[in-house]
Amino acid sequence: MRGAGPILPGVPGHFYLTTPIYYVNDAPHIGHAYTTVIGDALARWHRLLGDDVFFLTGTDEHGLKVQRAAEANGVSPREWADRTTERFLEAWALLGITNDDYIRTTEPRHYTAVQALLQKVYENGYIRKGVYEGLYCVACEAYYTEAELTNGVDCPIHGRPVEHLREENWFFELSRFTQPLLDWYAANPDAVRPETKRNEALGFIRQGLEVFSISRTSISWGVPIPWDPDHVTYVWYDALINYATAVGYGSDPERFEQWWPHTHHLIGKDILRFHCVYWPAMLMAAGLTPPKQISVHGYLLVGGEKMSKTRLNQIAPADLVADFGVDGFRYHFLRDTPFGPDGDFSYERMVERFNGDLANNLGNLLSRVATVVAKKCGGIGPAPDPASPLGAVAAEVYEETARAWDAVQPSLALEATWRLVREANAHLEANEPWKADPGPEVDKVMGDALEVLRIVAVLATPAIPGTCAELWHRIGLSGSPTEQTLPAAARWGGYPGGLPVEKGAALFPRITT
RNA sequence: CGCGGGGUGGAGCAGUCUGGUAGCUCGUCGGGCUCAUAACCCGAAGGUCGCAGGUUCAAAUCCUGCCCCCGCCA
Repeated sequence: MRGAGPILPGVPGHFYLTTPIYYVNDAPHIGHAYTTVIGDALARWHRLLGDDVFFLTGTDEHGLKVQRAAEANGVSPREWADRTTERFLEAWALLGITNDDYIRTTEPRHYTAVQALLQKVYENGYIRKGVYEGLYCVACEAYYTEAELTNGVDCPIHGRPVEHLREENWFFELSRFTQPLLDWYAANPDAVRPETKRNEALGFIRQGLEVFSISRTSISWGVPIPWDPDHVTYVWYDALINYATAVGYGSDPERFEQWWPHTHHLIGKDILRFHCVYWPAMLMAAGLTPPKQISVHGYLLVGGEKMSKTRLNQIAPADLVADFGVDGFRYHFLRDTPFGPDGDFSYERMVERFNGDLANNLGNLLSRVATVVAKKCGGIGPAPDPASPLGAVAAEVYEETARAWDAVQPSLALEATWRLVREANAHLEANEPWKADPGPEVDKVMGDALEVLRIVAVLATPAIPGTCAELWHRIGLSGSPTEQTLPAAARWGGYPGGLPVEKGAALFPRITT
């Protein structure tokens, strides 16, 4: 991403964007969809800017929880992972996600990358053998802290006493990166955004960092440690490396060099520590540069509570798509949940947003414009007035929209874009073309409205791609808004006129409950 | 205890870093329009910006203390 400040339009560059890889322990819900839709919208925005975009998502398939979920369902870990991964793929297909690659941590290419990176860190002297000591539940095959235990002695799951265990493990010397990380944060003030999240990461680092165990002998579902194959890599250490795997780490150095300096991670605050502390340190230890930017959002709550299996408050994307359509779904999560703080999902608010912004403002604008063009312009859309007051508004709207996407603030970007829709409705009201006789004055006003629709179709494409393509055709344009390049496509006067305008069915039929 | 986040008209948010008419969407009330998906447009009411001090000509914004809510501590 480019930094804050004035937008330098059209500077082409590489943009490597990642979502977290989702843990296959869980089925996809709107929390996963929230992050992924933001990623998709960002990727689409950068494609409009003419950037070379590589957008990655995928699944995290190792670790104890997966192994256990598989056992509980009587299948192998791989089968379990295959099954859940399929559900993620279906969800992303449903939501129109345009990822360029999909990584699974169980793929051979990932094993190659993980082992290459581990070997490098090992050779650089940041991995040492040590002893892990703790309170261990044999049934769980997991360590607990005293605070987690029932009455301080029993496993919270099995209710049986835990035992004190020592095992030899490989440790990553995170402790040696306290200062390098602080230096990195100081040198890259925009690396972690928004600022509140950056503070959180910094606060954690300032407390001082400790070594942490990166290998396990108790389970087999993972990537073997290359120099000690009796151990498998701790799931988090393995998972983070996916970002490097996907652009060729350990297999295609040239490709890796091309993309790595432009890495942008999109994550939720639950994994802030791994991405903003451990991961940059791991990369430094391997002699690589930390990511260029990490954007951290809050939780998507339901009824003010975290989504969880036990609370049974998880919502599947497909349930909402059935009611609101793909674009209605995407728009709500992009527009109604500011990026950064926690957001609370509400069906009522989703209906309000859909009816207000999509049906009443944008959809209805096309509707009324199409009717007046049919009645007063013979159904042929006229060209806009080059001197229209809406031209200046469009320029401001583009600047604000671009700035907001650049700052990874989709809600602000859409708010800015919608200002143009509102102004177009007001402009019609001020000129009342439906009262006037056909002629140049009416043509100007209708051309202005069509030009607004054209520009909005481009600017809103990252959020609601399907509808924007449809809108594009309704006003007689050929091709697709996704083929446009910004900022040129947002410049006032692009609608050529002389094109047939089709009213068609409502773009967003109002939802009545 | 520690760390981090939050407390702004009825609802949801912005503004706080870079003090100086408190902004946006929704809702409410009044008016207009009747081209449009009972949609659209204009206007109005409604806030001592959690509390108490302090700095300042001036504080939602800076400083101090306190209260309440939430999250993290693999």
